[in-house]
Amino acid sequence: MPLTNKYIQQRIEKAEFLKQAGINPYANNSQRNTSIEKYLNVNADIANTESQRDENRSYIVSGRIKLLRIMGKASFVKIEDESGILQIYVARDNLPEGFYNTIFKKNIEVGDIIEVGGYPFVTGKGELSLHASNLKLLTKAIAPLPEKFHGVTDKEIRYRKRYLDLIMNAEVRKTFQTRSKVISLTRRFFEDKGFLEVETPMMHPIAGGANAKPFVTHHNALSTDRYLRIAPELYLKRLIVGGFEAVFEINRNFRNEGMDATHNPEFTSIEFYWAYKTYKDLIEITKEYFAYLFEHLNLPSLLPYGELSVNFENFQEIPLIESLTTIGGVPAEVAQDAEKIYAYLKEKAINVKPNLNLGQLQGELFDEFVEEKLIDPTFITEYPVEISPLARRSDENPDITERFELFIAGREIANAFSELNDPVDQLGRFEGQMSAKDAGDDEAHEMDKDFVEALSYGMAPTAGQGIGIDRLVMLLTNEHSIRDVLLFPAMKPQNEDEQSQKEE
RNA sequence: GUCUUGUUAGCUCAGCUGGUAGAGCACGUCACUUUUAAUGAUGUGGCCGAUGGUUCGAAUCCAUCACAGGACACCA
Repeated sequence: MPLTNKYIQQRIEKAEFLKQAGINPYANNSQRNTSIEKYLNVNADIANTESQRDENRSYIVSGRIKLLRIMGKASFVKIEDESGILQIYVARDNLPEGFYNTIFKKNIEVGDIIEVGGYPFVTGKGELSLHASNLKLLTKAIAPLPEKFHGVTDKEIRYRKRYLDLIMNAEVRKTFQTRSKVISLTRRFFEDKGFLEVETPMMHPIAGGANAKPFVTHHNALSTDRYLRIAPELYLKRLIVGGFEAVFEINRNFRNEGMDATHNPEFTSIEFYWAYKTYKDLIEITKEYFAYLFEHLNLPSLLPYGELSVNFENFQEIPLIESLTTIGGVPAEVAQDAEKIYAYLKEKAINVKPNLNLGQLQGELFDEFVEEKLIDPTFITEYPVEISPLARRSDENPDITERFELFIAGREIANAFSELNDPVDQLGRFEGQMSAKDAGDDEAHEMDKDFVEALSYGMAPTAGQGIGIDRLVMLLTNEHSIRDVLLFPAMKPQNEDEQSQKEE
């Protein structure tokens, strides 16, 4: 079915012609000795010389042809490698006899990957170029590239055929280079602080550590179902029980839920756990982490994000209840009373599930009235215990937990707390979640008896945090869809099988 | 899941209130030894997302479906 397009047929014929002429259209004897970026840097001085060229220098560069201008006996070719774009000047009389007319002009075209040797010179229009003395085809592209000026803009094509997007859009490559740096810097930051990177299971017997619907798979040998992990939390805390004092894991989580601009079914997070520390220490290390990223990524502390401007020198800290009134405008007496909250929400024409407890309702108020207003980095602290089943209670007030979530540009970026290490309290919280589940909350946390048992051996006082890497990268690259920071975002399969429909 | 917009040549897009398709780029042929989205001439290229319906006649109107974008819901 593929390769039937007439343009492709035409190019296959060219590849055949080249084979007949003794030229391998898929050669692998590359002699490249410099990247385009290095070539341009090393030869920048040519522009200051009188002759505007240096025939004693010689370089071999390789890349994909992006533009081709044939002008009779000479041509200009723009080739691109990972590092940049370079203009090549190809003249008939500088190449072997017959090569220019029969091979180059007729059988090498935009999209092909070529290798060119020659010397640096500056054109009349002032562009540092390479004067070709030999040219070799490395890879024949039989599919034509999208249009040179507009490129591909269709999002469906860009996501489904990311390779085309990457060929055509250099700034997309830049985004993913930044993503790679963020992950690398994150790893280095925590390693330098003495954290140990670990790998915990991706397939869990119990989907724990968060409230979310899991993907289910089946293990044949054990004839048992497994859940793709929704969070690594409970395994990482078992490691703290085991005596590791600072661990982190950067990896994928999977949640079987809706997809939108900030949700993909598989997403990357870092979770780290730090013994003998509290959530207060996490606030400090988080600020330090951001400063580290900004320094190494060369980002301005007043970071533009769409229409917004986020000030990373203005970290705020505010308890959740307080934020409801000071930021959300909810009257103080309403925020502390379940019935009044229900009445308030109804008045604002906001529908919520019935029979929610006070903590859950305060969470609803926060989501409705506060979250999107948090532009500069803000630590929202003191979460209600009902919506924090794995967090330690405050010593001063047992209804709230020693927890924060970090919001930036109206979006949750991190979730952190002093860990609950009282096994009896943890068992009680799980039981509370179980009764919520029985009452119809299908996203309540699962009971994990093995985890309670682990805690029963004693987990040192510990603080732990999770940071959504995808959303963080979105923020740092000024992208507004998670799909633009994932190389291969989740897409529905296309059913182009007209056959199966006709077969009936 | 709901609402909404889109799907026309390889790509980017036109195509009014129905009369079986257009442009630019790309591609073919020709000219051109310093171009910058090169230029000039000329030509090829389409089951108008799929299936039904209305109509003498459908890219166009209607319905259903598929995929995608956006918004909302869900995701504590």
